[in-house]
Amino acid sequence: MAAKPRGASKRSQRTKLQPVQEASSESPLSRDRIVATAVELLDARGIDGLTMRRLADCLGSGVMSLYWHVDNKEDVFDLALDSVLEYRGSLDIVESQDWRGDVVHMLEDWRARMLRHPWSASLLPRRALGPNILGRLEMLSKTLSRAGVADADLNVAIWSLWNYVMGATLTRASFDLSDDDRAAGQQRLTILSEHYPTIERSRLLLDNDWDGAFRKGLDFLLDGLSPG
Amino acid sequence: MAAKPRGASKRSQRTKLQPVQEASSESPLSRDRIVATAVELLDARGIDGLTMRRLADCLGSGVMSLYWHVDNKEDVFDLALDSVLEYRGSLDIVESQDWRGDVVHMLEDWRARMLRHPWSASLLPRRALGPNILGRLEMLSKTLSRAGVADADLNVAIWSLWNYVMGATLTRASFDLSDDDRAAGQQRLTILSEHYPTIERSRLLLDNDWDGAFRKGLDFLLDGLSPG
DNA sequence: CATCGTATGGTACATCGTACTAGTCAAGCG
DNA sequence: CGCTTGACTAGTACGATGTACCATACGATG
Repeated sequence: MAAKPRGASKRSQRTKLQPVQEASSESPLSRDRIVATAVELLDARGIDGLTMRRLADCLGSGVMSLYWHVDNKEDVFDLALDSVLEYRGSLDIVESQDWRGDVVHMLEDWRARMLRHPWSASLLPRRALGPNILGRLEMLSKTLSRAGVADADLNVAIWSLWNYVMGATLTRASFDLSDDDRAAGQQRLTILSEHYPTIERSRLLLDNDWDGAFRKGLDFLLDGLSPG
Repeated sequence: MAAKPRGASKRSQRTKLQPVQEASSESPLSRDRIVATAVELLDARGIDGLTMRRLADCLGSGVMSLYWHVDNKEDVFDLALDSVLEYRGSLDIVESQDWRGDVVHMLEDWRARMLRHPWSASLLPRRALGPNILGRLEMLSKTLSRAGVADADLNVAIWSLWNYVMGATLTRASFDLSDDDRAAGQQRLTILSEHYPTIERSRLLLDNDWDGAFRKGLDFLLDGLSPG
């Protein structure tokens, strides 16, 4: 795993120019810096815009240098996703009276964070559960339990909320991404409107109040989950 | 768009051997056949296992021949996804008394179809709405409307159910895919169990009754959505 | 000075999607 | 019949990608 100690017969003739501050304030290339830059790149150029070469360019380093800090590209995705889902404050609300408000707040924050980085939604399905996600699940579990949800229903309740948030975020993000296809989609819908009269009448696909719909649907779900 | 009419100076010396039934019963390579084979390949080798070269091999054709019937690889994904979500019978239940049962049945069928082809779940986020999906939404809309859901709540109800199904399917599929990482995941959870006492105690991540949980959560959601 | 762990990067390769080009074959037409 | 055309099938080649392999360079330690 270490470098070959093969003695170099050639003397290095480097003159130690520019000891620090090479060209563009290059920090020594750390795992965190890689992840941060990867997130920037993903934000700017989308999920296909992240290549190892580009990432190295943005960092001002060689491509293969990344592989010292990171296993492979999958690893970069995993780390980028988890870094975006950071969550604090699960322990702050020790004795809140408003469990419902707490749950809604956490889930809305979750959704907001993912929508701020639309690539994260389409990345989620294939990834494992990072610590930040587990932290959120833990907070959910604790809050619901304290709210009186029966132990037998607890896991179902958690997964239901998780499912709802994931689905809502994913849907919203994918509809956002297709801003280019918006015209085509609308056109196709109008063409086919005769086949789908009900959803055409209710303007299901044209309703843009995503935030409101998310909140209202979440309320419905919590109504169903509420004990008693 | 047509072939060059450049006159061939060389005469073809083909002797018309094997007029039909070339080597392995090769049908003339149609769009449908391409999509069907793509689904087979996706089922067998996963989302990264589908390459145009492999697809052509399985079809016994040249790679570039595919591009006559299909725009590009994205197109193959779109078609494969939609072909998996086929849905019939939306019009059959004209006057069912059990609207709730109808909804549950359609959604469970939806989920089951996607789980039968796990790649479809992780493919959904980036795709547009195909006709089969629209058909299902139409059925949902009609049924809920007839069940007495207020017009103002209709879209929210539909999206809530959609979100729930998408999230549940996606989650289930991703947990299934990580069968290899199951050991690592469980180990990591046990290691970190001190940080997540509540979800560890309720064995959230070890609960394997996905079908039951889906059904129960759906019931909760429908409870919340039920008019009155 | 020799050795080694940490860290960096250039080169090279297999594989991918697909543009370009050249074909084959059947039908239509003079 | 020969010639044209258009539907369809392929081979070749190109640029891009992830990353294995190898060669360094440098500070710390012997």
